[in-house]
Amino acid sequence: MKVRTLRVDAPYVQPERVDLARERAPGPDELISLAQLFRLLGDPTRVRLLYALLEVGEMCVSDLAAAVDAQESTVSQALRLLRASGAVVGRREGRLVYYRLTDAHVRMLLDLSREHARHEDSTR
Amino acid sequence: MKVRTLRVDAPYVQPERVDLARERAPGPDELISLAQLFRLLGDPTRVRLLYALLEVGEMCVSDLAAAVDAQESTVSQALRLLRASGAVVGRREGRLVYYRLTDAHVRMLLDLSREHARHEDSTR
DNA sequence: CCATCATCTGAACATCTATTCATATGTTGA
DNA sequence: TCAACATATGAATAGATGTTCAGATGATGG
Repeated sequence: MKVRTLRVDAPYVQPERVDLARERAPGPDELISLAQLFRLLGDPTRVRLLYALLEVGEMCVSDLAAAVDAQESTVSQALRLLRASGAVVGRREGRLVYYRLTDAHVRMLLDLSREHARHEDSTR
Repeated sequence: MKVRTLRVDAPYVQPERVDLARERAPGPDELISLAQLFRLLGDPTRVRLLYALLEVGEMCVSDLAAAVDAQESTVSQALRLLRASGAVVGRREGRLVYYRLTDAHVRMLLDLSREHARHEDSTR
C-alpha cells in the first residue's frame, strides 16, 4: 500500500507556477459545464447531428436520422441529451418536431473545431 | 423483431435538407478527428491540465498533479492521451518533463469554451 | 374514437474509459 | 555503479456511456 507522495521539504518544483495555475483555474461549476460541453460534442452521432443542424438550420427527427445515417431511436436519445444541455431546442409542428441549434457559442465551437480538423497537421 | 422503418413512397419530410446536410457533412476522417478532439476535452482531469498549461505555459508532471489536485499517475496517463493526440508536447530537462500546449486551435477552443461557460445562460 | 404516424422514454446490454496499483524506464549525483 | 527520484506504462477494476428494443406518449385525419 502506497501513500500519496508529497515531500514536505520540496513541495513543488515551481511553486509560483502551481499557484498561478490554481488561481486562474476554472472554478468547480465552470469546470463542470466546460467538461460537459465538450463531452457533449465528443460523440460521433451527436457531432453529426449538430453539424447537420449547423448547415441546414432546422430539421425533424426522422430527417436527421436519415442525414446522419442512424436509427431514429438513437437520434432521439442523442437529441435528449443535446436538449437537456441546452444545445438544441425542438419546435413541434403537428406530429413532427423540428430541432435547431440554440447556442451561439456551440455554433462557434463547431465552426472553429471544424477548421481545426481541416488544417490538422499544419500547426504541429 | 422490427425492421428498419423506411417508407418507400415518402422517403423524407424535406429531402432537400437531408441532401444538403449530407453534402456538407464532415467526411469520415474529419469526423473522427473532430469527435476525438472534443472527447479529449471532455474529461475533467484533462481539461484542468490543459487550462493549467494555457495559463502557465509550461509545467512538469508533478507540478501539474499538484495544480489540478490529482495523483501523478493519473496525470501521467492523461498526458499520454493528450500527447498521443498532439495537444501537448513534453520537453525533457534532466529528470523532469515539461509539458506545454502544442496546438493553436486547441488553445482557441479552450479560450472560446471558457467564455461560453462564463456567459452560459445569456444566450438561451 | 380509432388507426396511423412521429417522437419519446425506460431498461438492458455490451462497450468503452478513467483511475489506480505495481512495476518499468530513464536521469542524476555520490 | 548505486540509490533516489521523476515519469511512464501495463494490467485490473469499477463506473460511465451509447445503442437498441419494446412500449408509451402525443398528434392527425377519417
